Amino acid sequence: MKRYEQQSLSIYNSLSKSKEVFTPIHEGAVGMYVCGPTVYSNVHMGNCRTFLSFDLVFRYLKHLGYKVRYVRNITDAGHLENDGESGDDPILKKARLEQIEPMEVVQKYSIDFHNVMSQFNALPPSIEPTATGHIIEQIEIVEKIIEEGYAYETNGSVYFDVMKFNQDHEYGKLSGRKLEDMIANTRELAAQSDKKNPQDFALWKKAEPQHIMRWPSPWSDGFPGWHLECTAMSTKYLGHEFDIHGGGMDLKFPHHECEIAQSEASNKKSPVHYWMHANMLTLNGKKMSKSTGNNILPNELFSGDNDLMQKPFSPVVAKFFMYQAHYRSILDFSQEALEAAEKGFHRLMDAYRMVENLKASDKSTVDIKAWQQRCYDAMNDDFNSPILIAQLFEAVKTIHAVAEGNEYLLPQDIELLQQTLQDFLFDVLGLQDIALTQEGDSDKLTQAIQLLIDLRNRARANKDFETSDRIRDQLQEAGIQLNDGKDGTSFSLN
RNA sequence: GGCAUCGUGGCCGAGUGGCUAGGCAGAGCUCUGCAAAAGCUUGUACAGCGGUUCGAAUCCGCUCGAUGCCUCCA
Repeated sequence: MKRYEQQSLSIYNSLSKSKEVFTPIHEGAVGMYVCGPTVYSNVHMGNCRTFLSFDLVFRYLKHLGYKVRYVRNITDAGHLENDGESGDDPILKKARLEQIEPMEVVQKYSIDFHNVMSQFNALPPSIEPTATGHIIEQIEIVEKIIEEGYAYETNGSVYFDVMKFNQDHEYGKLSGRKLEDMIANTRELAAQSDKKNPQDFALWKKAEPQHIMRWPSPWSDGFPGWHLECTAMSTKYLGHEFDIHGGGMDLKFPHHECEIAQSEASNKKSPVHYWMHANMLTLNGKKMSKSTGNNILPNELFSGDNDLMQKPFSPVVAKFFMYQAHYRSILDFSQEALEAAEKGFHRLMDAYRMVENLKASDKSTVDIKAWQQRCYDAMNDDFNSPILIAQLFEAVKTIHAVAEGNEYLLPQDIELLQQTLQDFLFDVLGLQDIALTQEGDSDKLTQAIQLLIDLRNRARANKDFETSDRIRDQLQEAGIQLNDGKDGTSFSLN
């Protein structure tokens, strides 16, 4: 029996603005598409939050036993600034700036992106298609939309006819906008070119002579519009209708709105059953952004080499910090909040490590099964990771209480406790135990410290506190914390 | 200007018509040769003003404030 048959998952659907019970189109299988990065610069922490939010979704769906096909694209062409009117492709711009080929830009930042994701212990998607690899598919969709009468060609470029589409469909239903309002609020720009209406968006753009990234098409040598790639790649790998489409909140309009319009125009179907939007990570109360420079890069955070934090934070701590907030809430990034998360994370991991040494009893005074279900309930409620983490801290209390002899657990309950912690900490949240990963070749160090601990305890027994305190304080200075407990002395690395 | 979202204790953050998460910090205690570390205990907060209700932080209205989108951004 699969776990999903025992659990009832609800997902907040941005389209209906409400939580809905999750029922996949095909039983036991889930198709999920997430808008990936445009690879013209290093991903910042804000970008990472979105991808980590959907890593959690991916991991939980898998944990529930679903067969998940997770598609996350790489935008390596077609993403235009200023709606393509006078704007540049940011990749091209960067290539000119760095005096390298556009594809070198793409390669460089794709590698960076993958490195960062793997440092965060995020699972790779099932398929990671690129826009440039799907030009033919995109051209086919443009042709279909033209056939259906929802697009027109001007001077080698093709635009989506939003007005026409809105007569038969509803443009703006995802973002809650009405076309009339949009038109009323349009500030007329001078020389508004080839479009019939400012609301129309490009499906295909004719390339200017200096534009290197270009492909042949029935209309011109050019390149596809940004919104088109996601329609092409999602429907190619997941079908005309699929379960989940995710992305950052800032993509709701126009990007996702346009995706819906393109799909409905070409396939006559609303493509997505559950639209999910992850909220922004802010810095100093403002959205992190590539263009404004209000951001912090993962490597700057991990190394401590930045002006914002006084110390480095590991990827796992940053991730834990982000999961302490719900993915649909705005979260502000600050030194203080990260430090709090770091301490809490260590406490959680310390308790987890204690479980295997717990002594079993012939009775249980804590209902572990009920606690386990509370963990599932948290995740079932629209992936509520903060509640899940709160539940994990409840387990920390239980573990201490059992260790102290104030509560008791049967052997099978200890096993269930350990298994559940393992499931949620590592499989679902995708956290890693820093202490364990740090060990590696530190056996020699461990033995050396153990020797010092022995010497110190001998000195203490002889009431030679000068020696014992010297050992303790020197180790402390070296970043090695001695912990005097009931059952002797242990140490931890700071 | 339009469309949204949000405003929770010292800080970060869940929740949401009555049972009032969790983390961090603070305070007290335990342990300890003294410490540190750790553990335990402890906090009735929900922007303001009205309204609905037996009862609202939670629903409705208004005011104030913040943010996002409307132009590239996860």
